[in-house]
Amino acid sequence: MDIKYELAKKIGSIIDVDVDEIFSAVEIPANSEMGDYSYPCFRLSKVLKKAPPMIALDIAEKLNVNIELSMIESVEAVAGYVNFKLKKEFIVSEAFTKVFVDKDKFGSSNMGEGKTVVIDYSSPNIAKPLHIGHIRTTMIGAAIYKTLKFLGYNVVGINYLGDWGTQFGKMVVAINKWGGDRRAAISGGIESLVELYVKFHDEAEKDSSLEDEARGWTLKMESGDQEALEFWKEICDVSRKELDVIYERLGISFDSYRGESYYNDKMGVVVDELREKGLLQESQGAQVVMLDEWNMPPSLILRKDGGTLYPTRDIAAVQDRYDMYSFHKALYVTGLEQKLHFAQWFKVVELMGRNYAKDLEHISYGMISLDTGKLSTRAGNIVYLDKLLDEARDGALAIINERNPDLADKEIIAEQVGIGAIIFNDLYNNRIKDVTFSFDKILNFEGETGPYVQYSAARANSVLVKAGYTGNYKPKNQIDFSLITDKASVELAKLIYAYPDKILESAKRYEPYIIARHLMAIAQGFNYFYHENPILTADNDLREARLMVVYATREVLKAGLSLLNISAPEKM
RNA sequence: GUACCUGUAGCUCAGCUGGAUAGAGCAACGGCCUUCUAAGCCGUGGGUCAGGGGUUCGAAUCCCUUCAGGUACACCA
Repeated sequence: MDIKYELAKKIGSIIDVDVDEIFSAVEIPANSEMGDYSYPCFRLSKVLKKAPPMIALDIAEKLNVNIELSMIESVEAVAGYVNFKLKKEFIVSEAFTKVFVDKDKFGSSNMGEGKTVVIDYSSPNIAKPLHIGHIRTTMIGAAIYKTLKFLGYNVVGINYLGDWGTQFGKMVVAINKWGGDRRAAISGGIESLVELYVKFHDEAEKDSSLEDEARGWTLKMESGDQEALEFWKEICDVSRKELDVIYERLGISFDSYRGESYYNDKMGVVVDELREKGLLQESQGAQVVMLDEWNMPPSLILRKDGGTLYPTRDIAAVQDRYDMYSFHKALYVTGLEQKLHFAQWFKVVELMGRNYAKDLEHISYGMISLDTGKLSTRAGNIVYLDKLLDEARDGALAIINERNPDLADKEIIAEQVGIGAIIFNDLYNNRIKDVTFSFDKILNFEGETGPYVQYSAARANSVLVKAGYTGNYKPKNQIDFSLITDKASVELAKLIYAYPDKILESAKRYEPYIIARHLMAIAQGFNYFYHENPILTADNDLREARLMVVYATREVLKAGLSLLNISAPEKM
């Protein structure tokens, strides 16, 4: 059914070139006036010793004599290109019928069947609040998660919590000293814990014995002391609850919360194996794996004092994940600044002889900063996630009160729109781009924004409701697609037709923006269509046909937004 | 110092493995609500694709180089 491939075969029957090669050359012209597909003949010119326009003309003539492909409207040679125009009716009926049949599964596939992908994303430190710096890993990871699932992969979302380390010892000291009742201090939540943590640092500058005390607690924790572990567990539980509140607002969840603490007793075997295999060597007192041969600094496995390090834990964790899931791919969604770290321990895993080493991938993204400068908790230059979500919700609510004050469930819709704006903004560009966050930008809901797409879907929905299609959409009679011939509708049909390919591309490149941008294009196409064509007042058959266009658009927008973890309110 | 990332319109960014006059949005200006949601639609202006070489029939796209901004490089995670 793949049109492009059919075309390539056709062309291949005329000229003596490999079909796959033709296939890769066939393109979609930037200017749709030129046609729907186009085959440039420049490369052939050397082999055939003919000028490209002549070759194109020749191919076009032969195809015109004997064109059996029913969907082709015309074949034309223009300046060295062979341009194909598809029949409008073909595209229109093909696109909309497919959506009608597949509904919210349109664009899905079973290509991932039997393959497990584990994605490590979000992974914040316990006992610290989520802030704007966490949004990228969280939303990019969640979008990739959904997209791969949509393509039939078995996906495991892992929140590799930072739930172990020296900060706990400090926290315990602070709670004991200034927190009053321990239970109360801890159940005060992350905010009060952070306050205590900050106080610890202030006080420790004056009194260094506090540091020693904290180290003592950390040591106790590591050696399995009951009281210390109880403290730790309570802090973790409280933090987890608070994290889950935000994750719920963002509409995401994880399959595993196995954090750093889980691997405490699983690093010994890693170190032993590295030593046995002769990979480990001493350097400046530490135990390292040398990577000069690959032009990288050494990977540090053990500290001078014998303590483990980040790579040690990562290596233990990936082995655990492989043992559990036999993954096809293991993805790590973290900032680009960690690139070297991942390259190093991926290499160590490879040197250990793990054949899954080739299946590890670092999905990196650019750095986020504020328009007021770099992120810094200490300098107070930070935006906490819950505050940000509140702010966006309030911004949306203000607009609703202004434009649509009688809307029911305003608060709920404001939450959906505000958060939709934040998520969409984060997923709209190439991952690698650095982003400068500004409230002005995020609170503007016009143009290329999440609310624009949501608005388009809500508009479409509203038309369907007015037409009487409140529940399941079912056209009154057979749709006559030949009635849909106007430019706006046909362009929209083409965009919808292209949607499944965009999902594949997005998954292949781990780039959610491919989907986000295409949804934008569909929304823009829909608004143009909506403006050009009366729907409810059109005559019977035409009305039904246009309602099908509206239905298909709403369905794709809604399902597409859901892949990005953005909700599509029915009204707004 | 070494390595990596980025550099396209005033701003934020698309531009797929090189292909037909470089596209959006924001901002600016001018239109469009007696008709299905104006969070919308239409129009105008705005580009030495950082600079310089090279490869090619053809380069924003590939290679080299310079410049600018960012990041990472041993016992933190």
